[in-house]
Amino acid sequence: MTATSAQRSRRQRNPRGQGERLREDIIEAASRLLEDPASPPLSLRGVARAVGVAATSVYLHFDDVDTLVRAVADRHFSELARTLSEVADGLADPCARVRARAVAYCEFGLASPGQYQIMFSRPLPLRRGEDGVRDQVPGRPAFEQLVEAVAACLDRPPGDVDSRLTATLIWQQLHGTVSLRVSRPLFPWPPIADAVTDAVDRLLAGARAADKAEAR
Amino acid sequence: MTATSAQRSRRQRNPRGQGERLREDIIEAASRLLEDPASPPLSLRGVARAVGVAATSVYLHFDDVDTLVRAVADRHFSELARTLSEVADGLADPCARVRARAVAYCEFGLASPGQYQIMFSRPLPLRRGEDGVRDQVPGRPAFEQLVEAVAACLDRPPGDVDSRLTATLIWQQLHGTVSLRVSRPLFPWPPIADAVTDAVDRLLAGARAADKAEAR
DNA sequence: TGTACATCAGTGAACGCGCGTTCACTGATGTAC
DNA sequence: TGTACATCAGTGAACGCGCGTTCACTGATGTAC
Repeated sequence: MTATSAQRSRRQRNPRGQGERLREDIIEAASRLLEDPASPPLSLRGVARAVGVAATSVYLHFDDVDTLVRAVADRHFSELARTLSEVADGLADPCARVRARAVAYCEFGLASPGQYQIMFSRPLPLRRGEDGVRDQVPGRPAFEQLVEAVAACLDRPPGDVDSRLTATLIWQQLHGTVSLRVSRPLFPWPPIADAVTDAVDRLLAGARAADKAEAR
Repeated sequence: MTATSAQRSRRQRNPRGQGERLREDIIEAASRLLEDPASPPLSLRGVARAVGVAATSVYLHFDDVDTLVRAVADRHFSELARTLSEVADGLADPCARVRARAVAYCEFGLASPGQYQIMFSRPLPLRRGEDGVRDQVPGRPAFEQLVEAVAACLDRPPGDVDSRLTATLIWQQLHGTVSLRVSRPLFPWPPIADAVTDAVDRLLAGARAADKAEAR
């Protein structure tokens, strides 16, 4: 009842010059509606209802529902990048940084499974003119940070090709870890932190082993 | 035009006693409609249109769209398990079997990206009374085969706990490999076979290393 | 050999619903003169 | 100091559409007697 009345309660109009606040409210509401990974597809009217605003008001800030979803994803990508930087910044050992980033990545995904799903849904609507501009592909900055962290852990120069490959394998591992746990909640998964650390260590060790074999 | 008329063309009624054929046709049409990972959510009317049958006819074989999606997923899980067994059966070396299964898994997923997505969508509608019956969770047989293959490769007894963990890590790697490539087609991915083999070898080697450390 | 009946494999019209999208409108607040 | 006008931040009614679901119906093919 409270929920219904809260949903229906008309929000009060923003003061002059503060029209952009509605944009934020819409993104927030949309994100909340997407929280559950099993939630039905986002609808413009549903979001408007959740915000407490007329359906047409969404058009004041978003061309369509895809643009809105994209804005939600962008927001969470920024948050992810920031979170990962924060956990890594507190550590001196470069390999500990890689491990900490990895665990935090999975925790982030599992804490917001619906939004995580959206971030990696296909196709994530691209912004105009963005096609082919690889660095602007959402999530790319976070990945490049991982590449650097792996290079540091492996004692390689930045931009090193093997570090990039290892970082790619690690990312695949993390993404698989999150999305399988979300889609198979009944499966007897091992504890998340241990499993992630273990996997990352194995992938890093593999890079070092290839190193040695080459040096021989 | 041909496509439209082909879609609209009424299919001819099955002969008496062959009513189950429509069921197969519906599953096939639904699977085809789900081929593209960016396809809109399946609708009962859309499937009926694709089959060339009245919308109500779908009810003759499926309670609702979820049951149908579940049937599509089941079909692809069976096919996956069969494919993986086939590629593994041709090989003598147990570790080569694990690698071959892994590569085939990814190729399967990338060849049917939309259906793969459905197989791991959340929630995959469960059959009645299935909750908690772990062995009936779709995809579980294929996973158990992987556990055995890993155990053989690592020279461990069947049911060994470390083999199970390593198989879990491998599965996560494979799932991440497939679904990231599907959702990020612009990313400069390394060649699939090499990357998968490399990752699997690293994860297997990690299990062996833990072994040695224990024996010491 | 005929015929009434049962079964099978669907059909087709109708319904109410939520959706995206359009259009003209509103009412408060600032600003030029 | 007043007032006409512009701008801002939205609203509300209306539309056509595809959807899931219901209901009674159809027409071919077997089968019992």
